[in-house]
Amino acid sequence: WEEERYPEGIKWKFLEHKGPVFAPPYEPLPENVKFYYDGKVMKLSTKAEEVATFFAKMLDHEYTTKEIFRKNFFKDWRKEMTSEEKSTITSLSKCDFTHMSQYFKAQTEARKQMSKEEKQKIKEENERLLKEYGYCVMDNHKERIANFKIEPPGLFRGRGNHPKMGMLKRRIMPEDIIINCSKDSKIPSPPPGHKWKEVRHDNKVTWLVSWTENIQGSIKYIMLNPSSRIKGEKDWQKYETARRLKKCVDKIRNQYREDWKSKEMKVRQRAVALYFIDKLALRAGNEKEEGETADTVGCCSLRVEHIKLHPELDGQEYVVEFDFLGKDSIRYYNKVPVEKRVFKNLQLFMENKQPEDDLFDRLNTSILNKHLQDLMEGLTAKVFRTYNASITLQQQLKELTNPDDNIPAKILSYNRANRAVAILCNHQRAPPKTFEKSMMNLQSKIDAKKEQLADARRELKSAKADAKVRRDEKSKKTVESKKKAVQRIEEQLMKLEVQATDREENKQIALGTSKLNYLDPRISVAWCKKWGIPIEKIYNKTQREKFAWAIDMAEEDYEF
DNA sequence: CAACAGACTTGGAATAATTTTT
DNA sequence: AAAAATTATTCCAAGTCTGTTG
Repeated sequence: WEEERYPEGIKWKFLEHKGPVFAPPYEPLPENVKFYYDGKVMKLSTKAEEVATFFAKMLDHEYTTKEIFRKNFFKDWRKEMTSEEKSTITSLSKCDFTHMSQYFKAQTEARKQMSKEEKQKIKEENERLLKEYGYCVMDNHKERIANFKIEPPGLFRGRGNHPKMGMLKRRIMPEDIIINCSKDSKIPSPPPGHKWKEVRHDNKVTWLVSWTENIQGSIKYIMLNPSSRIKGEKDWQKYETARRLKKCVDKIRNQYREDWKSKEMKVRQRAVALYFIDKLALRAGNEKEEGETADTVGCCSLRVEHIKLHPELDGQEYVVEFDFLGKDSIRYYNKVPVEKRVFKNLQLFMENKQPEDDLFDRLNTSILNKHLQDLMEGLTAKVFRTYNASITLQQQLKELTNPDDNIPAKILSYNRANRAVAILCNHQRAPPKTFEKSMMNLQSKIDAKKEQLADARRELKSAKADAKVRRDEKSKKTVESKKKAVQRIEEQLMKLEVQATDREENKQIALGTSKLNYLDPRISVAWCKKWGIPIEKIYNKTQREKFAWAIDMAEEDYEF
C-alpha cells in the first residue's frame, strides 16, 4: 500500500482520463403530449418545454406544493420562455402539467416492461460508457472514477427549508468544464464543435474535472472512486489520526475540564463546546451565509434557542435539552445530564441574550480548530466524531458478542454495535414507506414457521413412540431424520426472529453513513476473523473494494 | 481576522438491480 | 413469469477544513 511517498502536497505524477460524459440532449415531447394553460392547449418552445418537464416529473412530489419551490421555479422558468410565452403564462397555478406527468409515468412503466433484449442492449451501452469513461490512469494504476457523468439539468432540490429550492439547475456545457490531467497524458478532447473552459495540470489536487454550479456558485468535481489508492490512503490516514487522538484524549479531557474554570470567557466557551463535541459527537458547526441555505447548525453555531436548561428533570440534575436542525436538516433532539460546571457556564453564556443569539458568541470553528491543532497535530473537531464512533464500535462489539451464539445472532450483535454508533452520530432516516407491511409479512412468516416447528415436533414424538414399539433399524432412522428436521426448523425460526428484531430496532436508524465514514474498517475485519464470520456478511462488494486496504491489513488481534 | 474560494468528506433519498414470493 | 420485497448503487446536496487575500 505504501509505494512511494510524494513530497508534501503532491498527489500524483501522471494522470490521464477521457473527460466527463455529458447529460443527453433534451428530446422534445411527442406532439400528442399536451401542456395546458388556463384550460387551453398551449405549445411551448423547446427551451420552455424542457424546463416544464422538470416540474412535470416532480408533480407527485411534496416539493411542488411548497410555496418557495413554486416561486423559485416559476421565476427561473419564465427566464427560459419566449416573450410571447412570458406574456401568456403569468400564473403557475393555471399551468396544467398532468398530461406531461402521465406521459412520463407511462414511459417509466414502459421501461420496466421492456423485453430482455432491449434491457440487455441498454446494459451493454452503459458498460461501454463505463469502460471508456469510467476509468483513468493515475500513476501506475488504472482506477475507477466515481462520478464521471455530469449532473443533468433539473430543478434544485434543497433539503429542509431551503430558500433556493425549485431553482433551475442549468445544463453544463463543455465550455464550463475545467480538465485536470498531466501534461504528458493524452488530453481528452471536447465534444465536436466545443471547447473546454480550461485545461490545467495541477498535481496538487486529486480531481479530474470541475465546473461551477449555478445555484450556490460552488465548484463541483469529478474524483476517483473510494476503491482508488488515493482515497484509500486518505481514509487510512483519517483513522490513524483518530487513533493518535485515543492516546491523548484523556489529557485533552482533563484540559477542557480545567478550562471550564478559566477567567477568560473565550476559553470557557471553547471548553464547553469541545465537551459537547466529544461527549455528544456534534459536528463543528461552521457559520453559514444567511438566506443562501437552510437554517441548520452545529456545535459552534448553536443559538440560545436551541437549548433549554433544566436544573432538574425526571430525577436528574443539570439536564440540557438540545433541539436543533443539523446537517441535512435532520433534527437533533437529546436530553443530556451534564456536570454542574458546564451547566453553570451555559447559564452564564445565555445571560442577557435573545433566543436568536449565538450561544458561543466568542467562538467559531476556526478558533476551536486552531486550539485543537495545538493539542495534537492534525486534530480537528471532526476527528472526535471518528474517534468516538470507532471506539464505541470496538467497545460495543466486545460487550455484545456472545461466543456461544451462532452466526446470525453474532451478526445481530454487530448490527447493534453499529446501531449504537449511528445513534451517537444521530444518523436518522425516514422510516421506509413499506415498513409496517414488511414487519407484518415477517411476523406471519415467523408464525408459519412456528406452526411448522410444532408439526415437526409432533412427528418426531410419534416416530419415537413408533420406534420404541417396533425396535427396528428403519424406525430408528426415521427418528434421526425427524430430529434433524426439528433442528433445522428451529434454526430457521431463530434466524427469522433475529431478522425481525434487527429490522424493528433499525426503523429510523441509518447505518450506512457510520459504516462507510466513521468506523475504522479494521475493527470489523478483526471481529470477523476472530469469530469466523465471513466478511461478506458485513461488507458487500462495493464496501469490500473500498476497504480493501483494511481487509488486507487487519489481523484478528487488531486494536483501534 | 474576516471573507471568500477551493478541495475534499459526509449524508439521506431516489433509483436500479437482484432476490424472493406468488 | 410477474410482482413484491430487499439490497446495492447512484445521485447530488451539505457539511468540514485549508489556504489566500485584503
